[in-house]
Amino acid sequence: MVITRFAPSPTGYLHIGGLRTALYSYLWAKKNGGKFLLRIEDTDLKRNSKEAAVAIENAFAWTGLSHDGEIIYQSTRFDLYKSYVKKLLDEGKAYKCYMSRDELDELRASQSAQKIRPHYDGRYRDFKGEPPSGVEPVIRIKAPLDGEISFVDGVKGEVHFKVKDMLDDFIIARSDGTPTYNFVVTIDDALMGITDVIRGDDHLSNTPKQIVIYEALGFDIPKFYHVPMILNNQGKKLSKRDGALDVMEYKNEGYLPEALLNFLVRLGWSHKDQEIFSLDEMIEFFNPNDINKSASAYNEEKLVWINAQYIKKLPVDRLVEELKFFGVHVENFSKKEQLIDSLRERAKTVKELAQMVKNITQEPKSYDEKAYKKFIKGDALKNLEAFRQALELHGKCESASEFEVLAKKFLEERGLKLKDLAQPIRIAMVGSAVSPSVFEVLSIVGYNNVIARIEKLLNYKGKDDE
RNA sequence: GACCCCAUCGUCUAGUGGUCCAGGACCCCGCCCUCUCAAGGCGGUAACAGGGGUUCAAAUCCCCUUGGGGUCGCCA
Repeated sequence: MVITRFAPSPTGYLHIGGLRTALYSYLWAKKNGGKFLLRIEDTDLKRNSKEAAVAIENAFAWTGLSHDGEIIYQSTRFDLYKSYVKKLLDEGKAYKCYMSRDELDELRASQSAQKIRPHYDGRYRDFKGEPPSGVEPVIRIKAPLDGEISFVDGVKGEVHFKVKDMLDDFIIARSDGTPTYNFVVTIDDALMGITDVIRGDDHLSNTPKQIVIYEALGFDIPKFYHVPMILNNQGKKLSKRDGALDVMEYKNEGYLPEALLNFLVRLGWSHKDQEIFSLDEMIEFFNPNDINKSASAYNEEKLVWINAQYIKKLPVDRLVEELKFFGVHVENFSKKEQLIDSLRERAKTVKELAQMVKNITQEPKSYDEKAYKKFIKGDALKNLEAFRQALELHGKCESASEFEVLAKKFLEERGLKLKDLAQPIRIAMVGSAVSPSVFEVLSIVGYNNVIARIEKLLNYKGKDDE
């Protein structure tokens, strides 16, 4: 059984980097018929907030990556962690250290001055005397004094750390009694039965510390996969300037969750030349051993392209559903299929699609000035008027092809080209020179509205109206 | 500074010693299609960081250099 987890700390929103490691963890669990668990790492009472935890859970829900079982909140498990601190204390594997913060700072400063790695010097490790009064001790774990800690990372391969330059007797419980990160992570991963830890490689150097804890507590050590960071196009750490960091911003910008996931899965992982993956395909092909060792750069253009691919393929009803978020309701619109299908080819985001839908379903409030100037001149209005009459004479048209037959006949009789009529009609229908095929638009707008919109344009007094 | 990780087109990547004067995708450019804008089709520009080895043969293995990144908290 493979059990993976995603364990964000609620200091803000869900970050896309976090989403990617969550996705990898999810895929690996599902591929193996295992479980994917969610744990909120809120041990730092000062910095964590309930709102942030909720925001993360909401963002997570939006992506559709469902977790198994209940969410575990570390803040509710302090007693548990304390019992393990006590266990190590009782077994002599951890000890109280009465060094004050000032003393620690001083030690670190002098070590830095000597150009050696700042580290705790173990002065209370074997302390037997009377503790200084007025100092609440921290609890430190007895780390190995020498040798090497190594493990096989599923992404990086064999990784070795020399105890001398990596470890010291690090703190597992603060002077206020609360446990520290590495300690609770280890305990929870062990108790939750996590078999495969997939996380960002900024945690690589935490791993030897956690191994020390696993061993002190007699827990099995899981497999580790440290996935490289996501950088910006300049190869620097991703920041707000480079695009959205908050997963929910992608929703606001009109990205589909499956497109975001597809984009993220390809950042650092690939399967042959395939670019588009359904969730099922990801599950089928994904293996964390295939994750690239090197960092990859965030590339918004590719995301946009992937999103557009999804918009082209998604069922109409699904898009109709997504449009609601942008205040566009076409669920009862009789020609919604035709509407969506004619627009989806040109929309890169749901947000854009929403705007395009509005442009067609609502009568134009104004006319694009440039387009008006360029195309509403010469005989344009005269032709429009004549076309309106032809429409009225012909009577109701329904489909795009009916409109087309009518228009072609109209043009032929007058020796006009489609070009002469198409743009003015477009402007009358949507207010600009850009839209799907005019016949599609006419059909979608509907006979009565078509006439009304033509009349509206005919009555419009443009700035350069003659 | 110490330690660790990394290095193929601008970007995401394929490539696990010969099939690679390096393949796909995004972007960009050109052409086609065309009632506009897209989409689509076709084509094009563009990379093995540098230097040493090993080998009959290296993008692929080893070493060094350079360049990037990460970590060194009573944060997570």
